[in-house]
Amino acid sequence: MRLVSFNVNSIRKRMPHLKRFLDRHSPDVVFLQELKCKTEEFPALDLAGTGYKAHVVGQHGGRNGVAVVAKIPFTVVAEALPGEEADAHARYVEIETGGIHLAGLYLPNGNSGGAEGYQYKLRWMDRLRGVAKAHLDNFTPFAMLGDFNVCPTDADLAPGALPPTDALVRPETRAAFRAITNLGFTDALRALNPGAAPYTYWDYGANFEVNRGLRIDHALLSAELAERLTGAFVDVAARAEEQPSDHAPVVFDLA
DNA sequence: ATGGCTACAGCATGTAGA
Repeated sequence: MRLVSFNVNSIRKRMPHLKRFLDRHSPDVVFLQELKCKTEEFPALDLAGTGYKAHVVGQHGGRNGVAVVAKIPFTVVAEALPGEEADAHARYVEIETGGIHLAGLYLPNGNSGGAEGYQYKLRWMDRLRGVAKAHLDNFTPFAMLGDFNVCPTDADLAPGALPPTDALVRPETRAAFRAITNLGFTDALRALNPGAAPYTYWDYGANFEVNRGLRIDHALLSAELAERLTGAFVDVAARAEEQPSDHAPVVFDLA
């Protein structure tokens, strides 16, 4: 089973890139982030005839938005994290397929909105931890894929790419990430690249050419799924295309 | 550390991204 996380930075701009990616790598399930469109604005017709079906969780105002695109049957089990019911951010979608639960997520960046914006990020991470723990307590095979907006360690960003005060690298951010992984999840890309895992994001400008990037798009696997992990790679070719997203797709293979 | 990008809303710049 081939799983993917891909922050497209506007699906209306990036649908051609997505279709080329699907042709290149034939994934079973793709989780998209930063759709930047309403649910009804998702260009679903472009997937007609590809064998892929989309379930979209869009948002008004041109921000956020997540979706799952899959060629295998699935059931949507959640379109938001529990808690903060008034939460209008479209950042989470969870599906069930073959007894496995898969979550696609777009974690808050945390650099905007001042102290409150950062606290929202930390609360969101704690809510995610609660969902992850519940699945482990129920012995449900579970994977979380998405744009976590967290560089877990200093090895996960190019030197000087971010100031130490950035919300992606602050100690509290990394501690909240570890509070999730320490429940018993495997950081899949890191597990297969113990020395230096590849970056998944390069800011627009001259950063990609000199590999000044960040590793912020992750797949966290419960033990059952980690035992099935056979491969993972960053589709760097996608980032080298014309008018690319600033993120590259990240591919994970499970036996 | 940003905005030197890019995208969006909406029509001028402001906000957000990371």
